[in-house]
Amino acid sequence: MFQSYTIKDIAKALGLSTSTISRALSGSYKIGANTVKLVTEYAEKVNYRPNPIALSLKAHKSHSIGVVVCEVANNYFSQAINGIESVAYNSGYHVIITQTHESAAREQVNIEHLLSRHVDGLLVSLSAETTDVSFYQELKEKGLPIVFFDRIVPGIDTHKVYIDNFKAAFDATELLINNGFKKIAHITNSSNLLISRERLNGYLAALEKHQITFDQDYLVYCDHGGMLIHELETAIDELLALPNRPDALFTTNDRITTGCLPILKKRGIKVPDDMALAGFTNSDFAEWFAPSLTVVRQPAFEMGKLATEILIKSIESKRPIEEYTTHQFETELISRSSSASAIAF
Amino acid sequence: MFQSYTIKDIAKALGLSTSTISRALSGSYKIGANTVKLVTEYAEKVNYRPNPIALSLKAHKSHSIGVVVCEVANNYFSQAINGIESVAYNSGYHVIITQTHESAAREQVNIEHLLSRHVDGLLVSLSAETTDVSFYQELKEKGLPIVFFDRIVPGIDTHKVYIDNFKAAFDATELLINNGFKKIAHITNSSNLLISRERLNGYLAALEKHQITFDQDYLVYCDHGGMLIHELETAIDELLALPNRPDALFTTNDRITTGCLPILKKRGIKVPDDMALAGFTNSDFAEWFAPSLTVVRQPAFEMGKLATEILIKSIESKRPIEEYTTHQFETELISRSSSASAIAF
DNA sequence: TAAAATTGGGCAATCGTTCCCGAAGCTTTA
DNA sequence: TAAAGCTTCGGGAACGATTGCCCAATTTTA
Repeated sequence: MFQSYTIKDIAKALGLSTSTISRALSGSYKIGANTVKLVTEYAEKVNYRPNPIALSLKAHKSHSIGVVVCEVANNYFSQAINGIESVAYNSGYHVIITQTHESAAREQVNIEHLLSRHVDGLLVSLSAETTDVSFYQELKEKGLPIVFFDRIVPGIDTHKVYIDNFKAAFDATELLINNGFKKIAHITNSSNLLISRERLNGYLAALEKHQITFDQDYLVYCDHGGMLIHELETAIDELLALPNRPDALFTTNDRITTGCLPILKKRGIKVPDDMALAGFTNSDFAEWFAPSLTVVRQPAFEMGKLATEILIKSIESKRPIEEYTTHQFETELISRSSSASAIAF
Repeated sequence: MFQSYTIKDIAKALGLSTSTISRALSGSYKIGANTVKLVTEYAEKVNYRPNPIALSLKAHKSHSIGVVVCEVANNYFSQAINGIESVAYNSGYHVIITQTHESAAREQVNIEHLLSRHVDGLLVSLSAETTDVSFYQELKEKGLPIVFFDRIVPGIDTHKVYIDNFKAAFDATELLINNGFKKIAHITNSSNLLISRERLNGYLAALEKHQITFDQDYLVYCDHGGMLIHELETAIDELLALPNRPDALFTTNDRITTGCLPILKKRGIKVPDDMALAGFTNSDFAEWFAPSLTVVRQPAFEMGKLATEILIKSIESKRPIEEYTTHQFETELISRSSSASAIAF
């Protein structure tokens, strides 16, 4: 098997005790300059590397953090995970990623698993199905650091990293309105999620500002966030079947936005002539779609980074944290062809 | 801090020794049925979970595997990593991902880092710059299990997971030829990489089969795999400046393929009318590009899965492995608009 | 009825590291 | 000159779990 030198090997080779080696290497204690030199040089020579497992055992830390997201095959989350990994890697933490696939039951199982792996903290974006968050509250009270990101929980007082969903949705909807669309439908995620409700409110507020009366038929739910392709197809078909068919679509998340285009094409609907499209997505290719997509883009990478920085700081803080931070990032609204004016002004 | 019950806590609470608890829980030893019941029920009650760190320390295993890729922000690698994670997660392994950004020096540093983390094995896809692979040979000889995937090393006898690059490139090139293109350029990655050379050979063989003489000017190298946007722009501009400008492009990897379209558009080149395009990419959105892209698609997820399965089997095998497996996956050639016929037949 | 076998469970070493407590040997001070 | 202080280092107990070895009590066997 692959074995490396331990502190004990060095002690034996140099005729010193393990404590001396440890201290000489850490430089934390009064050890003779000669001994320090001897030890460090020998350690260098044999390529000594402290065993992180032993360190963890002593320090009562696993040096791993658990991540809960709905799925990684999602532009937003894959970018966020990138940010998470980058910070964790540089701070010497493992990242254990779990996917809920929008199921509350799987979320529970995942938390169980992460706990059994003795994670030092949790980075959580709720599943669409989750309504009972009491176990997060319990974990928090037991002292487990938790940072919610993107899909946060309003009820639990802990760190939160997300965006101004109301404003982002408001602006995107208003862009469609300003481009001449009046019959704007909204495909949203489960109303369990705060972000769905906030985005819906932004949409409604934009309609109201421009004196467009809200049509209940124009609001369609994909309770699994569009993860099930069938679900999104049904949603779109419902809208298309409406006697007063909408002329624009505002979509609430990554899966739904990128999923719409193929479905509309399959139905022979031209974008944006028959149906305009604007929505949340972090796809790097939105510009190269046919037509290019009007999107709300979140700083996913930065959000993942910040959430992880906060979590690690929280883990490594001596005293239990009393003050919780909430950070809202700015989003970017990028106007492209899919929301081009329906009418010539 | 977040603390959970240990075997010692249970022993104290039940007035038994830690060995009894351990054996009662593992069921491996002669322990009275009553005691077993008592212990298991108590453990259940307090939600006891064995500390994986302590287990690792005893077993001399970190339960982590190191991954070396050029970058994760690449459709192929992100999908492969997905496969890696899924297998590792289910087998109780951590995955530590490192990126070389095509630099040989960073690859060395990454290996150093992974070694210092005491990984149990390595999953490697070479950087474009790497030529000296002697340290992999040394690690292998020291007993560290290594699986190469995608960008394999021909010289080292260990497990390998990749595709039939020659055939995939041959077929893609032939598709362009069959569609009426005769002046086919090839943008390739560094010739350090075996996969670049194999794909180049496939391209050349297809030309030869159809009696098209190879023009050296039509072969352009992006030595950093198109990771530097400037590099790819230069490559394309060189081709466009040619007196006898090519009418089709065959591209060797994910970054280069998806990078071409925006650059060509910026130069006012129409695809496929002015320049056809076919190349390797695993983008899920290739179909929705304008124009839709003709691609060679690799089973990235499955490749990641298989590589990890082989690695973990290798790690957990009692005896050092003598037999090394080499697995070549089938690729998929998907014909779309970007390679549509230049001439009406 | 005494010896042997079986059953049930404890002791202590081990993994690699840190860190509290001494313990020498030397120098300084009163 | 002896006590006190400083420097430099070692012993050994943790951390949480496993496991070989041993021991006591009970049951079986001769």
